[in-house]
Amino acid sequence: MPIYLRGLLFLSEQGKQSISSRNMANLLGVNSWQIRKDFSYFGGFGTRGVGYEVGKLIKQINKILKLDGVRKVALVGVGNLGLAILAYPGFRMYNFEIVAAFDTNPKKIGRKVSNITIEDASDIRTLKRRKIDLAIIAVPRDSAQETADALVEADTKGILNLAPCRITVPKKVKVITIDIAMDLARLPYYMPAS
Amino acid sequence: MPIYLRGLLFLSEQGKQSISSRNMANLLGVNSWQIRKDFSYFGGFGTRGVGYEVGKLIKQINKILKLDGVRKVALVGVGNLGLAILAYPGFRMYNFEIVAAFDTNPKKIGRKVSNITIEDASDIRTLKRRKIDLAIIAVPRDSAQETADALVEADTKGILNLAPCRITVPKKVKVITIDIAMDLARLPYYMPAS
DNA sequence: CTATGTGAATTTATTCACAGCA
DNA sequence: TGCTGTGAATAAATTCACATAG
Repeated sequence: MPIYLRGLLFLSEQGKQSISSRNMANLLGVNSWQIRKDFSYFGGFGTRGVGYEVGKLIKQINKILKLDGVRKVALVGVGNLGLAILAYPGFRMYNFEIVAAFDTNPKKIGRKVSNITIEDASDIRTLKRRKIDLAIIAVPRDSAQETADALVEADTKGILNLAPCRITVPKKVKVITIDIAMDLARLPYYMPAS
Repeated sequence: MPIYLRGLLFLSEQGKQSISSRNMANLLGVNSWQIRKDFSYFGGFGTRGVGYEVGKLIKQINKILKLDGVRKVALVGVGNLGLAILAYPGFRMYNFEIVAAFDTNPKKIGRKVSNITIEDASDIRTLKRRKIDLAIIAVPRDSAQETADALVEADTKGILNLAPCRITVPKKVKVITIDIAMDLARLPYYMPAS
């Protein structure tokens, strides 16, 4: 569903009012019946003979993905990658707002980056009373698990882990790990012998 | 397979010589029979009653994923994310070496970052004769497709696209797209009502 | 006795074809 | 006539159980 949402937000930006599953399919590079099946799974959103209304569909998917209403996000680790994330404007379209940043480096703590004051990582526990239950881990691999532990302690419910390793958390906490180098390592397999 | 490789490289780093599918399973958070099935698909790599030899298995998977031998990689887009990628040491373990960087910003062209001199994006075509057929796109969304076109023109065979959109390329070119914001958007769905 | 490798059973996902509604 | 929504057919992946090798 997130990929459909991204496409629909793009169409909305372009001023498109409605779209058929076929047109959407070749925009996103998937099959039209896949789109229809996926949408019908959550209940029919389209109009037969016409297609899907872009604005309406965005609202529906936002509700399904629980993206209606602004969500506050914390960032842990303000290295190169952390800085890139703080500067990146692309979270807004999903109603995310990065409202806190943590690091262990004393030279960074207290400094202001992209309107956010970097806090001491030992203050991660304050996230609980600040009602921030979503976090991005952008620390080195060997600190990732302890960071995750601190976040779990602070009642974080969802973690986007950008460190190149698995992190272990209670199963009530959802983790998605992105490992850019590992994903790059998947490419050569599909490439001709050279 | 890449996730197995990552785990095995970690074990190797820890000095482990051999491991059973069961132990590897709970290290990686998967099932032991899944691991055995996956390995047996490419031919049996283990020893019954003992397990898998870490070093040997790494070699095998490297061969399967065509990661044996250093691969040169080009980066296009030296913004915040591009800088993070240039500074990131994690590509080495898969034998990747970032050897070129491009940008369109005249202020950046010619500057040296992480031992790499930033070149003009219009020189992407030189990648062909420099035998660089793997690239990372880290440009803004609206430049992603034209960047991809230039890379295809330069005979690039694999692209890791970090821009938040689909890019269209000939089917002989393999693309993997990573959209961090979109992945973050998948988390709330799994989180309790709040 | 331990841990791999693999056929068979089960579940899940994909693809198709078309009925049904605007 | 056009496009959605969906049951049925097909394909793929997962899970299991156990024979087999060290």
